[in-house]
Amino acid sequence: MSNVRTRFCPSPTGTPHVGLVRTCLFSWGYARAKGGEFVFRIEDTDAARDSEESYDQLLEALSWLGMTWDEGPDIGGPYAPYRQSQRLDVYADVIKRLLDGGYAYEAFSTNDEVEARHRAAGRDPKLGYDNFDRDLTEEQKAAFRAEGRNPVYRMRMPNEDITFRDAVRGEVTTPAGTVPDYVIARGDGSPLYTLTNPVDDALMKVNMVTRGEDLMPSTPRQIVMWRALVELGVADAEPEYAHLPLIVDERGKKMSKRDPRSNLLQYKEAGYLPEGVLNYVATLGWSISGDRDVFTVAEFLEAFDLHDVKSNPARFDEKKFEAICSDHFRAVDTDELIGMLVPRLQDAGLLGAEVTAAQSHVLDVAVPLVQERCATLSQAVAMLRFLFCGTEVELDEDSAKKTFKDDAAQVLDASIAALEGIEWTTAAIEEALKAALVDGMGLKPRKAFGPVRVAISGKTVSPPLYESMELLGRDVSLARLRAARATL
RNA sequence: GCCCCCAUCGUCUAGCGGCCUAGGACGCCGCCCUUUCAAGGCGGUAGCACGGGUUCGAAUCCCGUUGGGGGUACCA
Repeated sequence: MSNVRTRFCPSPTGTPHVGLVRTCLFSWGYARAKGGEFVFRIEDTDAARDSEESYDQLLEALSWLGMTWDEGPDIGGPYAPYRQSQRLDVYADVIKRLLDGGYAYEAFSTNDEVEARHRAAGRDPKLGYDNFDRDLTEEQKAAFRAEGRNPVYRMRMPNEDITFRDAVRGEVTTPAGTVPDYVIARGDGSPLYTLTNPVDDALMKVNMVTRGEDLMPSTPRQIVMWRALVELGVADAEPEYAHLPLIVDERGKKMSKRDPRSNLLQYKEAGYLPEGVLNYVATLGWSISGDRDVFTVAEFLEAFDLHDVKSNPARFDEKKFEAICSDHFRAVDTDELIGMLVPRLQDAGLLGAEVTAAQSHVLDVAVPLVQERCATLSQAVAMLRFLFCGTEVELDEDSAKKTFKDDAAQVLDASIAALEGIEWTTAAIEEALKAALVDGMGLKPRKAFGPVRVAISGKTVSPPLYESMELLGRDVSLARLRAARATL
């Protein structure tokens, strides 16, 4: 078997979305798992929709996720350039050869004319192109040109069933006559995806074509193009295909690029870890084994095979996504996590440019505590906030309302009194508070520590209370308790 | 309309003719642990769309039905 070559070839339109990323992941993963090569190519043949901003976002997303390519627009390679807008001469040459070889022809019909002909013949007007211009004489063509018409170029579809092999679906056959002759270049001569995609795959020696299931109906066209390219000596051999199942929403429809959940960069901003995102996305259509669905990128790269991908659509499930990301979040080395957290704490104004030894100590103690309580960096920042904001902590309104009632005032008074003289360690704080509130006031722990927790952390949900108080120190802790008491 | 694809718990999946009384995970519901929230432990809930074949034997193979999805551009 020859060396595997896969590619990822997005059009730079809009923001990178999960479907795109999954396609890239499977392409990349297959190349890496098989020891092959992975090509990154930009398909910017639609000037009206393509943008440089979108290209930058693509690069940002892929580099965040850690997917690397062996050849691409940024690093070049043996088949450069890797941007289709820079390969126009290549396509012009191929078009000429397709025309000369009789594989393609000039077509002058407008859509209205095609429809009118269908109607006149009693056929469904929406049938599509009717192959009318296939055998125009030179005189007819000249007449159209005299009218000022520019022809499009169409590929001649053979009158036979077309079958291709698909890594995820097996053999797929399209009956003869169901795919009309299709356009490969516009009236102004500019090439379309139908031409550029297979041509570049052929030229770049891609032998495994991964793409979304939504592109499957157009595969017979690609096959016909490939066969022509092989005959013309442009391509070596038809590639294998892998049509990946769609990622759908809760309604079962293809997840829209406009669906807020599909925008990948939002996960980067929210501080999800790339390893978790890749893990979850990989479970959409593939599984590493029957009894496990959390794995590292290295494990994925070890085990992945396109031939094991399932053929049915997968729903994007936020709960499961969150759960898998949490697992990865907890699995990160704590020091590494601190390294990722510091810039975010600085951005939030909670840490200065220089992290002091005291702050560093707080991080060392507190990060392991919050690590198992959240799934993202921004959640962790929110949970660490109260440790870095001095005496003044912002009291969450709902939390205060829920806990600052009944005998909350007495609880806080008793806490302040109990804490004043003691040694300031987690154990001593626990002992003092339990003695004062649980034993002294006869309160249930839940009732007893609620007001204290909110006074200290600002919220009902926080890292463990005594540990937090030790970290904050006696002065800050007591100041917060007094401040909360004063609001009652 | 026509063409293509798909069909296992609510969701993601394991299963590739007998290891299936269908396994795991998420979710959900209990219980335990417990200073909140998590995490962890234990238990529970719930599925092979339907109908025909083939076979000694079918979730697994074939056909049909139904249901869902995708495509039908001088977008990709």
